[in-house]
Amino acid sequence: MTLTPGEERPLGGSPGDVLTLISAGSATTRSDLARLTGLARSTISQRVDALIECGLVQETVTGESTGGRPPRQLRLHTDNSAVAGVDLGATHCRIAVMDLTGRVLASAEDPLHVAEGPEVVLGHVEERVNALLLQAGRSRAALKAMGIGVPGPVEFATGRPNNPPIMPGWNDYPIPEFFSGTTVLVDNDVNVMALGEHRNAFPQRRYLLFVKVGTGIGCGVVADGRLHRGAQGSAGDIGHIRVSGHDHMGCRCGNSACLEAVAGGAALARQLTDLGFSAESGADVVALVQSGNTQALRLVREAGRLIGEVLASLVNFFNPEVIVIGGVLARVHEHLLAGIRETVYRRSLPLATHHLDIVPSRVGEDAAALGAGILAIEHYLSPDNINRIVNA
Amino acid sequence: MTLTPGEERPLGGSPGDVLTLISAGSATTRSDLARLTGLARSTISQRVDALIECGLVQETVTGESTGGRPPRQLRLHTDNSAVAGVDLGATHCRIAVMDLTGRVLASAEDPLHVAEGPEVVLGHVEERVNALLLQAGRSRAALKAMGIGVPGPVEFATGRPNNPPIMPGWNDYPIPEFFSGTTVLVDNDVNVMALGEHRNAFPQRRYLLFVKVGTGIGCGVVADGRLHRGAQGSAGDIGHIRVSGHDHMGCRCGNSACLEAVAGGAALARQLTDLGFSAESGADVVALVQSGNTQALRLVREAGRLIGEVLASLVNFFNPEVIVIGGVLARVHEHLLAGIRETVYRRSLPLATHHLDIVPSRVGEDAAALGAGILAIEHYLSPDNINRIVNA
DNA sequence: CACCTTTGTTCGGAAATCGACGGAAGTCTC
DNA sequence: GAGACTTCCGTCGATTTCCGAACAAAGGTG
Repeated sequence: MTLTPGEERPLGGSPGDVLTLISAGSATTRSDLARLTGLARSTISQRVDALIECGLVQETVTGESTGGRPPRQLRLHTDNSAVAGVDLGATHCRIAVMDLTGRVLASAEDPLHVAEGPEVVLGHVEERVNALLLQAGRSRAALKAMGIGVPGPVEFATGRPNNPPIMPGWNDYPIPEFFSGTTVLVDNDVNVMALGEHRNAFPQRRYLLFVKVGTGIGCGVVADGRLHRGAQGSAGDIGHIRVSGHDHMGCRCGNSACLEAVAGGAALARQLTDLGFSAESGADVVALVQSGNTQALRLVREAGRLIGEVLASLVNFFNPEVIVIGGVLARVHEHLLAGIRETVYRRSLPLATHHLDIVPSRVGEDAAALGAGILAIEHYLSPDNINRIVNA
Repeated sequence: MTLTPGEERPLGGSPGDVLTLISAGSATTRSDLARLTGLARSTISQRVDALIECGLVQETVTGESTGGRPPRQLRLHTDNSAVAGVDLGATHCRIAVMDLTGRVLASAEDPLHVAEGPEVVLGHVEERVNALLLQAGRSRAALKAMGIGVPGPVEFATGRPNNPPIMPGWNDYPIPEFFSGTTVLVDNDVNVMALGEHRNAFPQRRYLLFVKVGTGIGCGVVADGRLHRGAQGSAGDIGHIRVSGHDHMGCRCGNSACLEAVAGGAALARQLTDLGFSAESGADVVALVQSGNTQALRLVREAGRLIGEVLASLVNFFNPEVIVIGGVLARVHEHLLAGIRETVYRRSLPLATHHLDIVPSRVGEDAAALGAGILAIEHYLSPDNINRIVNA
């Protein structure tokens, strides 16, 4: 037997596995499920009945006939449940209440300073989530899980920030415990953005890098369809990778020539200020570029080249299929991407770049909140969790 | 319910899962298995009987009593099976015939030029494997699978080399088909070295980088305990990452300042030749260092710094727990590692380096052959494959 | 030696699953 | 448009799988 290794493990037949097939859209009828799982049709019927009983699956219209009795379509029951995705930034809070398919039912954005500390911020989140649930017509009990993206490193397993530089008062704070009674997942904001971008725009790709170019520069890593967090959860922290030829540029981390110290939004704003223009943030840089300022344009393109230099290394090392560029600076992606593409395609190996796409964010500003919600959805819908629910 | 996400999926109770527990050493008795799987003792007995029936498990001595009837010890049946691990280098071929625990039963090393093409080389492998099986006292039928590491990129799923630069005549050659009747897995040599190093020396670590510093420089990536191959199977190709300040050094890839063009064994030999010393290969460089040549020593240490510069980036990006340095140049690791450590600990983020170990290879020259054998073992012992065997 | 603990097997019953059957609900053919 | 055909889905007995209680085995303990 000469077999092909790496083949996908055939799915089991547990209720959770069945629901996974339904929610992924791989199967919409009982026959589909029987074919995909290898279980008898009668067994599938029983599984589906149990899932309907638990309010997890809904029978909708009867579908199109293919020459016989038309199948009854199955789908996730989405009327009696919801999740919340929370995007905490340095100075804003964006929340989306979504159904289990990832559709946004209600959302809100507020200015909110993460520096005010966990109690204030999370209290605000709690309040806002409740209001959005009301607005979405869902009870508090319908909230199955909650995902939160925070602007700093987190120990994912416990939901505790790990020495976050811009979150004073949050170090080691057990965020999930604030929301007792609700399952809460906490991750780095760039990670959830990568997840949001992957699931919404590139679900069929297995290896994706999401690069956020904002005040700083970070990267979310999707490997084999799942988030790669690394040993300490600090994977993707590319802002302090050294770029060549800028040893005179100091960085707040104490080193010099860090990528974000020369190509981050804050760094570009500072350079423009030095040139006599008024810019304090990445958004100001974008505004200058959009107003036709050639110096700003030149700096953004050069930043693209520097980011591209780092990404070229990572392409050789990681061999992704897609690189998505997001963050404030992606608003002028035509200029940023030109520099990035130019450098990556020149400095990376042909085998790695041949099928590589480098594209601007397709999801945009909601990527983090959506990704946080998806984190919650995928946890709630995981086969193990569903099996627990069905057996109970 | 405030739960901890990321918890390990509880093992199922299929015969394959049971065997996994036994072969991993997690369980040595039927009681252990019952406790770990949650299955009834009677069911476990039945599973074990089936596995013994198939010749996969062996009952050995009765163990120590803990106050009651002493348990009968179970272990993998290793007398009737074998795998082969093949390490194909540019000019050598190393083969190990191993039992299913990874113990080497017989091994051999020959000079063999991979450039002679697939038929010659694989014919030699076939012959050698048969001889080693004889030497190990195993029949040809006992060979359950074979792993091969080759010096170039491979499409793992099909076992075809993908435009390998130093394997003329091998491009797209379907290596597994040469050995009809035997399951053959083919991977890049650095990947199998990483696997060999991980399984033998660091089995409990989840994230590991293995850096091979030989003629060129490559890297094998273990993420979450499994090999990361990337989208095109070219992940870990770090030899052509740019290092700063060496733009005058051209590389065979067409770019300049590539890591291996300034810090690889061939590059160091060339630099020593330019300085008037006689060195053609990495091994010659090592010999010069060992003979006390200060220029060679200086170059090796500087190479370590350059490699460290690249690794510092990768540590920030990937966040590994261990970096293992192997390859010929690792024979003088005290000098190479000094340069690497110095740079990595200076240029990487504290969170990522705090629990990071940078160590020389513990497995040594056999890592590739052992890793290739482990590839074969893990494929053969995978739950799916075992379930197939038991059900047949 | 009587009694306890732990291990492993046997066996009857419970539970899950299968597969055959039949009804439902369409399309296709003449 | 009637009947044949196809596909879908539930029902129900048969079968397989799995469990748990009882029992046997093999040692320790006092």
